[in-house]
Amino acid sequence: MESHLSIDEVAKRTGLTAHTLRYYERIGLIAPVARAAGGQRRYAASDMAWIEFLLRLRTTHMPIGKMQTFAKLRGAGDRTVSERRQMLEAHLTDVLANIEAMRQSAESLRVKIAYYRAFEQSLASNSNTDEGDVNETQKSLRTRTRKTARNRR
Amino acid sequence: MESHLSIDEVAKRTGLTAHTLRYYERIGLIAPVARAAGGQRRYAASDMAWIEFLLRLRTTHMPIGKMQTFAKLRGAGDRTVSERRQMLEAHLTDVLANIEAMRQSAESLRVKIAYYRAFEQSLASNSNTDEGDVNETQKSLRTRTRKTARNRR
DNA sequence: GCTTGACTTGGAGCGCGCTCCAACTTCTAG
DNA sequence: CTAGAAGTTGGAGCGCGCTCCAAGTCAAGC
Repeated sequence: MESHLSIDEVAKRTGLTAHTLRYYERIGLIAPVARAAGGQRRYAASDMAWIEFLLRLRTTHMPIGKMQTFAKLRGAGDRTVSERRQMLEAHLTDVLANIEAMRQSAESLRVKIAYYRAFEQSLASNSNTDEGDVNETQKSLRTRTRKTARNRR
Repeated sequence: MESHLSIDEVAKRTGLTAHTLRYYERIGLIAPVARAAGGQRRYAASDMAWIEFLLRLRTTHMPIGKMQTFAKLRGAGDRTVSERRQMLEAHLTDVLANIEAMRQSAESLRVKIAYYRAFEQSLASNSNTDEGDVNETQKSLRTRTRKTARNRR
């Protein structure tokens, strides 16, 4: 484990800011990084691998709270492997549902774009200069993914 | 256009809360809704269609600010159709990239889960009761999608 | 008429995920 | 040795997207 990368180097490579890297360490997402003589952080290859993993969790919208839970389990050693696997499996299920919801919505957007394009064509041919708006009347999808489908009161 | 649905009905149907529906109207995402005698909102079918469209934008992570811009354009009538189409096209491009990034990260998670599972197997066969952690050493992906890849200073 | 409950408004508050500031120390180049 | 860049910490601040509170109005059933 060669500890060599400065925080700015890591920032450059990961796309995170140095601020965010320190923040992640502060809140326990990243375990305390090795320090050079003067107290400056030196990131090892294993740190980089872990950060990249965190970024994959982030890309898939895992909230920081869950990442913290996961990081804590990891810090507790091998006996938490099964629990970690279960967390990832649950997360993966969410992610796949999410991807599917986005895919469907993207398809709707594509349809709407096509509709707009057709409308622009018809505007171009007969110069229909007065009112009468393009209405958002497409078939009612029921696409919910964010946590908003809660039971209030 | 039959104006009949109460705010709670719409909440139930869309998965939004009544709070959020009023909020969206306040900030101009939804145009002022028709009112019954006592000032209570009565949502028309066209309102529902628009809300469902907004939900698709939300599902695909369009920020509220952009939705506001879009809603404003829509309110300005047919002459903004082309601009709206361009907005949607740009958004769709982002969405597709996003989906792809999530898909890739999901795949990485799948691999990691398999790795954990294998590890659990090996733990089960030879009772390896001491330390030595599973390290997050998988190939370095460069998966960035959120806006974090900025140029600081 | 009275109660219950759903609705109204304006504005305050909140959780998340950073983002930055102040004040200071350390490293590097010339 | 010195200047300037880059690093450090604790803590404050911020933008987003809601979420809720207070205080009041309105509608329907008994």
